[in-house]
Amino acid sequence: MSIEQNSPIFEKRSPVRLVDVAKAAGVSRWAAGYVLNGGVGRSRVSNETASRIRDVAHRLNYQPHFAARQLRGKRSRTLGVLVASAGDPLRSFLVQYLDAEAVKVGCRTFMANTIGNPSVGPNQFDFHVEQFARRGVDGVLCAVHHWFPGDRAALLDRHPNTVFYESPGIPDAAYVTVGREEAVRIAVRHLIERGRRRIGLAVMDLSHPSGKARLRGYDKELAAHNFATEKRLVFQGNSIGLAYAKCNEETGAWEFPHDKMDRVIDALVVDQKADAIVTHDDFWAASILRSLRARGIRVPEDVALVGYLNHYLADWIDPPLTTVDLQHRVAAQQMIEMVEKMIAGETLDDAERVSVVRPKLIVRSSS
Amino acid sequence: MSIEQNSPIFEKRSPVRLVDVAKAAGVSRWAAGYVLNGGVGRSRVSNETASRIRDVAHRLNYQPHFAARQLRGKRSRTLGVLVASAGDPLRSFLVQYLDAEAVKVGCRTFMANTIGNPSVGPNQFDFHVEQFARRGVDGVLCAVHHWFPGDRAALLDRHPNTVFYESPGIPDAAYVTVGREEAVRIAVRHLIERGRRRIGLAVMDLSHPSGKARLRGYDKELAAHNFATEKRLVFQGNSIGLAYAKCNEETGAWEFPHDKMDRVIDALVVDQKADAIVTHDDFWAASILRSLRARGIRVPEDVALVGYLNHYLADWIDPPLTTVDLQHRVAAQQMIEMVEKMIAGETLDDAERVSVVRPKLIVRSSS
DNA sequence: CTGAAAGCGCTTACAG
DNA sequence: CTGAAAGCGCTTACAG
Repeated sequence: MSIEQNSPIFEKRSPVRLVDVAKAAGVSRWAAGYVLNGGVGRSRVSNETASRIRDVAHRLNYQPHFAARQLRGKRSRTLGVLVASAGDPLRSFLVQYLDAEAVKVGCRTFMANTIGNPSVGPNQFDFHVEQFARRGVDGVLCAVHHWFPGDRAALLDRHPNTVFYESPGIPDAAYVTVGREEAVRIAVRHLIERGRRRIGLAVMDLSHPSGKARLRGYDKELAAHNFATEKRLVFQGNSIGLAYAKCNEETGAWEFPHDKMDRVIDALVVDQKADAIVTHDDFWAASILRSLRARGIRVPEDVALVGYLNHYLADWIDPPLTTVDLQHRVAAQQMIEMVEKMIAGETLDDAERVSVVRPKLIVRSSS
Repeated sequence: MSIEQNSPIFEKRSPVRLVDVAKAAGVSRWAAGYVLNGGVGRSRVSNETASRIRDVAHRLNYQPHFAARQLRGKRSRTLGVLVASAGDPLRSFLVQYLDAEAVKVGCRTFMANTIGNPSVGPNQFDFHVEQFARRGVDGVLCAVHHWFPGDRAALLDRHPNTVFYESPGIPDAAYVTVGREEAVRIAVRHLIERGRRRIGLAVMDLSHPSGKARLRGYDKELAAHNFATEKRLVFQGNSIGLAYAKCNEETGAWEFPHDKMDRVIDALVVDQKADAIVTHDDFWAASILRSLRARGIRVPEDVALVGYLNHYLADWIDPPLTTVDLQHRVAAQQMIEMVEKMIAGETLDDAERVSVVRPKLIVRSSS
């Protein structure tokens, strides 16, 4: 509260109001508002008058006052975007595309980082949910990783027009997700086509739905090629105490257990003679790549690697990484489309509530 | 304009108004506003009454309507952030920190990407400048790379409370920049301390002020150690037709001329026997590293490399990269501090108008 | 402290 | 089409 105390009166905006345009054009305020804001009903303004009004508005550089519109009951044309950390390698482009798509439908986004800003108190997620209410956002896009805290149900309660990136695990919630089953299938298919015969899968957590979907894709694609599936070719990160990446709130650095990636190589390459690994994401792949080189194991000659995400990192490591692109731009388009429908008052049926984006294989040199 | 047509009446916000709180607390609207918004002048509300009002507000979950405040002449408590591309490796964390610092002073940021969204027309920079005016932002933070278009002078004219990241080359403009001279000095000093004797400098453009500052740092630090400076140890990217990174607007990929990095190695390592290179940024370093490996030249044994930026990429390449951290969090703090001063109506003198952030060397394995 | 009032810029229903 | 009016939620100056 104290932060809002004693804020001075503040007036910097352009002084041109609708009434100024009306006067300058020699028409009524109603007529000016009608042509500039697209009045309802059939036009009762002649084309000549309308274009004169538009000319005057342009000449005076009239900019409608959004706060006044909002106060009168119109949409604020703002959307809240919740994300663990907007600079986050896993999310920064999704966030950018969400904004670009929002701009296309005449909206702006309010960014809200739910980690890395201890100044707003312990529960940054809830803090931003309330802030969004103060600002009167039309809807919310939530792209916070599932392993970060935040009361998603309360968010949905406060802002019914919310679309999630990845399932929040709440019945009836609207969300866009990536087809993980297909992601692994196209990776495995590609590796088989390249002649690999012992393909390993290294993921973080097989108990989470996203991990289960990956395993399903792995099993199905191997079966489709009449390959036997061996449990020992599946490596589960959390079984050796791996946890999802967290940001060190003091240094701002993302911590990654590079040393533990050796365990993946021990389990899959040394013990099981894997000649390919479908990895949890590009970061796992990059780290595994480094450990393989340190042991004198060549990529892709001895072991092929496929990542997941298609972060630009993939093009900078050596060799450049074959990976599955998550199609963030498509996901952003669909999230905006869904939230706009909800704002317009449409009720989404079950088929419209969930959208699965098809991932795409990007072949580089690691496979 | 057409995008704003026929927008329906829209009311989703919490129905609790200031007057509701006042009624529930049994006080006047004035008293409620006074304690909740920090009234001016000495308190004429008893402590007991004040805490009762606050309790009621909290119980009813009262959220002030920012649009109404703004309409009445208060600050909107929003800041516009202009950036070429928010997901951009060179800027994503700066953007995140700007938002975090804005939140600390009770503001929110509006993101605006000036590239990658052809839907808003050819001049996305100007488009967003006008959009910011409609929204009534209190100030603008401009972090668009200097090689991207945009009328900075018009921005400053429309939004006098603007702070730039990097000098816009406009007299009296307020900006925060990184001490590039010092950045190169600490890199060179470190390499000399590690026993390097032929230290090369590879930068994009020596005609731009930022390039000149780097060269100055290079010359000065070598001179401080009684090293001769040789022009041939300085490589200038634009001399071989290198250009600043651009984003392919269709694919969204950032294009980098990996193949041309061989020219750096030819010029500095092969011809001039350099045993160390201070590189333009982490991306140059990563690409040079890859080319060196392909030629069988070892890093750091044969050639040491130092980057510039401390992107998280630096920790993922092999070997991890020694680099100069740009201290984005510090830069963001100072940008917010400056813009807040301007908003408060303070006039900044010349010393306050420009802030030079001290970079910091991060030593990893490439040197 | 209270109470009644004005006004920010807009949208909209209403009578002509 | 015009013109006069109400009202969104807030802040603030004013008379008590």
